Amino acid sequence: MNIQMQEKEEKTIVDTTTGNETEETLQYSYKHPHPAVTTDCVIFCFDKKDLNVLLVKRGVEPYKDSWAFPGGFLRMDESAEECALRELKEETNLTPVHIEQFHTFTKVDRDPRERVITIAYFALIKKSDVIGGDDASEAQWFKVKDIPQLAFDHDFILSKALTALNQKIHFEPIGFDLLETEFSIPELQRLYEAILNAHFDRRNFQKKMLQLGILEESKNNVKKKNPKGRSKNKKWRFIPEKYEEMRINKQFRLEF
Amino acid sequence: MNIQMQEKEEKTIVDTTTGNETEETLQYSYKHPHPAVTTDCVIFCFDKKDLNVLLVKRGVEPYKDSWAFPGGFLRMDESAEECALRELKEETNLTPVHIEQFHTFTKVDRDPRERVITIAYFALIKKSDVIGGDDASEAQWFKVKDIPQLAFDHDFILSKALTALNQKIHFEPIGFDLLETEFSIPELQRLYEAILNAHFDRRNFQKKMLQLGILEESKNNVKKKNPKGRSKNKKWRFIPEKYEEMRINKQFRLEF
DNA sequence: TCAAAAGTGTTCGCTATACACCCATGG
DNA sequence: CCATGGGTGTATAGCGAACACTTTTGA
Repeated sequence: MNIQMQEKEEKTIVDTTTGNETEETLQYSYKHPHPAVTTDCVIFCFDKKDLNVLLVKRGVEPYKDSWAFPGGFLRMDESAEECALRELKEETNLTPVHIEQFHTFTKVDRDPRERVITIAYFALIKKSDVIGGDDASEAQWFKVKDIPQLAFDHDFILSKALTALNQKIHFEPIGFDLLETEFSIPELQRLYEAILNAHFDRRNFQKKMLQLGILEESKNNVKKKNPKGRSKNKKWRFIPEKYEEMRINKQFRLEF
Repeated sequence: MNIQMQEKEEKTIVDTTTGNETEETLQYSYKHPHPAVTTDCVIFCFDKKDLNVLLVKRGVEPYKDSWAFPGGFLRMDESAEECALRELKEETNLTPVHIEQFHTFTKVDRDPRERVITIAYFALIKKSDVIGGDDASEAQWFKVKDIPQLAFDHDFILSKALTALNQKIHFEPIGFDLLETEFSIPELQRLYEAILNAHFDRRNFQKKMLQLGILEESKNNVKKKNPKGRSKNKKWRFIPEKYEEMRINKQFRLEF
């Protein structure tokens, strides 16, 4: 969660009600105590060799000037996923290709102000969608390998997000959501290596990837098959239909 | 969540405050609307051939007489996991070997009474722990393959729980938490087949399982190596230390 | 006594792994 | 021109898949 968003929420409520609330006015009452509920979003993007996440700088206490994930309070008329997407749009003007809930954080004292539980999502976006999309001046991309101290328990949230991404990619081809429509095999390999924190042999990786049967060669490839025969800068694209077909037939896993 | 628990919570609050509240009394107030937060627990147990889940029958509307997962409201001084464990203890007197959060359900209208978000856990218990432990008369075990219509969105919760269990067992040896300390390979195979919804060749399964190096033969095995040579009813046990060791060394996956 | 379950071992084909050469690109 | 990266093929070993026979157990 994010204090800037909280302020924003308060203003909204004031505007839509009497307009002259004091800080002490308590408008929503329940028979039992209810925790505040927020969503936070760990936004991943892949650039050349590195997995990156988007952080926003907090403007107020607590954790003023610390970096944190974008997020905000759940409204009563939206699901958590809708909330995560809305906050993302509002704070960063980004619309992810893929968004997925991975954990809910509930430690009693994780927010010093009040009891807050946070439903956390990870989102995947293509680098080309970032250009111009990220208009929050306090927002900044960080390499996952080089993350500063984060606000609240956001270090923990990040580590859980990375684990979730790592595990998820074993079961679904979400890696392609981080790449452009057309990509080279080495690019794909660097992505897998970043996510799985591993290293693969180039030739074996390519062989395995291609024989999955879910990639097709780009039509734009220069068919410059020289006499001495070899093409260059080959691009491929992911074919979701092929994947669907395979997924239904076999119990299919991308195992690297 | 579970209406019985809600009633219980209300009584507790009344007892600890003035003692003469009316149903309309609203004691907890916030500047923003807060949803109610509950935990629900999908308790798995394995018996002979089948994965089972524990359901409790609802005593009041809505969904009176429907079956649902045990659960209840999050208190302000406990984490969600503590809440799930407490509710489990209170409602079924069970203490699981393993408990794990798998999803948070937030659809706006999933509870007809008020906005409720539910943090769902799956729990694994050994069948031997059930005997005498399950003292809720309205609680009953159901085969996963034979589940009645459930209250709220609990069908959906169950399907998510099954998927989570299926995926988790690829990464961690949680299957053993559903078996007795000593078990036979065919028992283990039936468990894996139930969880993964698949079928394996007996001999290949055994070979693969044993060469993982995380099982050791029971000392109680009858070493009746007859001249014509074969032992009977062989039991094995899981060695967590061996697993730990392997997990650290390699990026280790139980892949079936 | 008979059917069903469980202990055991071997063969075969595929796939993961390891590895080498050549060309294109850019500094 | 040289270093780096990327396109391509092959040989081997180990693992997964298919498979049969025998003993034990219990109905």
